Amino acid sequence: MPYTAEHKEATRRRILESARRLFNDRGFAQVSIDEVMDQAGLTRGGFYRHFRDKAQLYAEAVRWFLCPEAPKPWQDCSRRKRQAERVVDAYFSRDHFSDRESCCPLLTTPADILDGDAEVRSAYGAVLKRLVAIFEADLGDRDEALALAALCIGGMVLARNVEGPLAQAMRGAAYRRAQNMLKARPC
Amino acid sequence: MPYTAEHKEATRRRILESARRLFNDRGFAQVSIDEVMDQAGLTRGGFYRHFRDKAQLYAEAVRWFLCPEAPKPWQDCSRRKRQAERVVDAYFSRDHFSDRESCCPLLTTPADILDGDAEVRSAYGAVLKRLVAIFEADLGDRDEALALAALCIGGMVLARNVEGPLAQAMRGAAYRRAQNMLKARPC
DNA sequence: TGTACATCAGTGAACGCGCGTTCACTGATGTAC
DNA sequence: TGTACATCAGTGAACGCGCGTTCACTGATGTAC
Repeated sequence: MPYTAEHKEATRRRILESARRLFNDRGFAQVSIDEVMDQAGLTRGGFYRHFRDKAQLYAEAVRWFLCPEAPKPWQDCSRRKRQAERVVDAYFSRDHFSDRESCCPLLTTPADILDGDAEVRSAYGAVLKRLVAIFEADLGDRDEALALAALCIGGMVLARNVEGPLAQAMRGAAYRRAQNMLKARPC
Repeated sequence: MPYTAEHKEATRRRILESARRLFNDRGFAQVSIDEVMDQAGLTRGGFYRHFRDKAQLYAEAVRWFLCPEAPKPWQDCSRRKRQAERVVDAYFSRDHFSDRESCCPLLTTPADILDGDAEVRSAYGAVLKRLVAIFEADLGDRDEALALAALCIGGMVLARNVEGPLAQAMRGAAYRRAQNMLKARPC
């Protein structure tokens, strides 16, 4: 058994890490397997020793966001705020707005892939469920949690997809509305 | 001057109509010019007599939604409701949810194209501005109007992108929250 | 009114490119003896 | 400890396909005479 299992696992992780950054930044179709492998310091051909196909890679890259290793900016925020509040703050933050590599994958709305691959849809759904669960734990109301998620994602997606002052106005307005939804509930 | 200008214009409109339906349904990358021309009853080659390239076609297809001819379900609703209320009702309606051909183009989030083509970005922005203007006219508050747009689009996009009961829960929750935002303001 | 002509919408074959995937091969490394 | 071997991660060329775009051509139609 040449090459330890750890060696293979490490390579796989390198590919996944490279894919995650690229997919998050540019979306499914705009990233080629060549690029992913290149960023991982490998060549095209080896890819299929680690992943069945491109769609599987994409699905795993989305799910990566759920791993403990994924950067969760709101986790090292002040403990005085509720978690939902920290998430909202982080979600609408300027950093999260411009971070295209490690931002929430729900923001890169992979419109094209979603209709096709069941694995990808389910990965996407898992990330959304996690976000809603965090909100619900603090708000105590599932409906409000769902609406807050819609507001966060809608606001950020729109802000990113338009130009100029409208973008910042959208982000600010959605943020303030989200804060209001949190304040309406007792701490 | 063979073929009247009207003839050419009519053909162009047929191509645009075909493109609009297909792009709305499946997104930019998943639709080929072949398909568009086919649905318009023409063949591949003629396309470039009417449009510079595929991106221009896409941008025009998005802008089409702003035309008076575009179906605006909320326009023939009961006059007793405010316009913003009619828009919200129509936006979250089951029909709008499942209408993939003539729905609001903001819902098909063309993630892949947006970073590239300035013309496409600006068309997308124009549609958003229109929606926000409608809301603002009734709410009298730009911030609230922006947040409401984020809530509508976020809720619908998410509902469409996940499976099963979560989809309907999301649509319902966002809808109820949107209604609340409207009620909070005097009629 | 009829005919030659010019224009240009529309055709369909072909080009070129990118990219996902396959495949025969290489070579590093762990294991058996 | 040293050597032959088997495994399989990784390589890079090649395949095949889809699709945007180009191009030489056709033919319908309005205009000039």
